[in-house]
Amino acid sequence: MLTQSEENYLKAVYTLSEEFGESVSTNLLADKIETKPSSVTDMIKKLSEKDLISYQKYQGCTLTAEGKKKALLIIRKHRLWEVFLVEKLKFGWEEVHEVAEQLEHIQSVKLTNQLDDFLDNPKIDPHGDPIPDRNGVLSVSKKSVSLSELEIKEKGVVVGVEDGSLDFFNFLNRYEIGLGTEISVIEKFSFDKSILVEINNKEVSFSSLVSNKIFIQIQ
Amino acid sequence: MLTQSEENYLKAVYTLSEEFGESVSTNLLADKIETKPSSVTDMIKKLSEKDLISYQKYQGCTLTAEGKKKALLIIRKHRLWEVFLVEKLKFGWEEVHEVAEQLEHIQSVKLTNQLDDFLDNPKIDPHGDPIPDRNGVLSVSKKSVSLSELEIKEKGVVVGVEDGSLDFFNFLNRYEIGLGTEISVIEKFSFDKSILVEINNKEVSFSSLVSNKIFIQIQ
DNA sequence: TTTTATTTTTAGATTTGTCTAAAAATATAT
DNA sequence: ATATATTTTTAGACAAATCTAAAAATAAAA
Repeated sequence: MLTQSEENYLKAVYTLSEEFGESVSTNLLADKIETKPSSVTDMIKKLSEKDLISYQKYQGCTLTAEGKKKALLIIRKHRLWEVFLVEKLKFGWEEVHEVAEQLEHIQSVKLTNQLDDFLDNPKIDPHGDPIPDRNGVLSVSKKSVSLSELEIKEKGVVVGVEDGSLDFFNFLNRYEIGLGTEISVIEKFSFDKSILVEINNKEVSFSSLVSNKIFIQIQ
Repeated sequence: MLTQSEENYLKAVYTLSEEFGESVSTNLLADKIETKPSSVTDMIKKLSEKDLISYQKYQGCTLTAEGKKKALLIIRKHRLWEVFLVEKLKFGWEEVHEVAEQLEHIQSVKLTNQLDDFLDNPKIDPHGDPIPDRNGVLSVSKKSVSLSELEIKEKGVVVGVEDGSLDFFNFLNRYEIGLGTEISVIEKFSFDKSILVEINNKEVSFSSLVSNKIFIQIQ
């Protein structure tokens, strides 16, 4: 069993690897974890002992297959709890991170998987990040962005929505928008932040209220 | 901010005070927390420094008003999470304790209170124990009694059970006994301490082994 | 009331995760 | 290529929470 601290290091190595490429330097990790480089060295040695990280002195570190799986299962918990907080407990998507940082360390496979089912097995979290499955596998590997962030002429596919209300669901149905629907941006109007898009060969305009809630993966 | 360990001590002092009266001895605490008496002494000194416990050498300890409030707010979280696990995530009431022991340490007042609302402000947890309100006050502080303590013709509602085993759970299911089930006492047999009761319009006899483990709130 | 047993505390050690300061390795610049 | 700067590691220290072993206080028994 891993300590919370060990789990935080694994998660940090994973996310930094994704962002800056394979090998993660000691200082980068220290910044991320908000600790001193010497502490990082100590912990890396420990995780290296446990075969969760591979490490050569002065050369940074990478996750082993097992370490990566562990990291992804922690990230899975983090993102599922974020969905729970936003969808069920009415948190704003900007205020969930801190609480999810705590909840991600709760040890119970059953809890995680039952929560997953309870939330209807969401594929992305409230920030558009994909949620690993119960084996720690990311099927949708790219981060998605909200429709409002697309530029003119950019195209993408709907991979999720933020709001779980029936109203919003009906709204989406009215325009025949579902998972996998293609959307391309025709124009953006800065004066009211509305956006003109093409969906199913029709041109439609959405308010920013709507375009902020539709998550897209750019192609 | 309190550490998890400090929180566990406060909770233990509270529950032992309830069970065995005001002052809690070092050895009793050590048993409860599953640690050595010397460790308990150390921690008691620390919590005493923080004015959460009052303590005189060799005389056991008690909670201060502030310590008691802190303990009740932890117990509140524990019991709310138990309700969540049983009602929303389909856990059995016998398997929630371990996970709730972890969840009770999550620090977020908003989380706790939103969870409370999400669960429709339950008054008792799946074991029939009352849930303190957001100020750490127990309004439904009525202590339930075991079925064996009821007299002939007395009636009550099941609010909890003592035994957490799967066997006992299955036994209760067999007789369709759950939280809220009404039970009235028809007869009591002193020669073997068995009790004849009416449940769901059927007459059933229980051994004292069973009737000692079913908790009732008399109406 | 002594003696004996039990409980509780103290003293000192250990583990985990952190720190500072200094040394070693690597990278950058002249 | 050498000097300088930066990064990384080592060595030793510290706080938190625990432990063991021994001492001190209290409780129980003779």
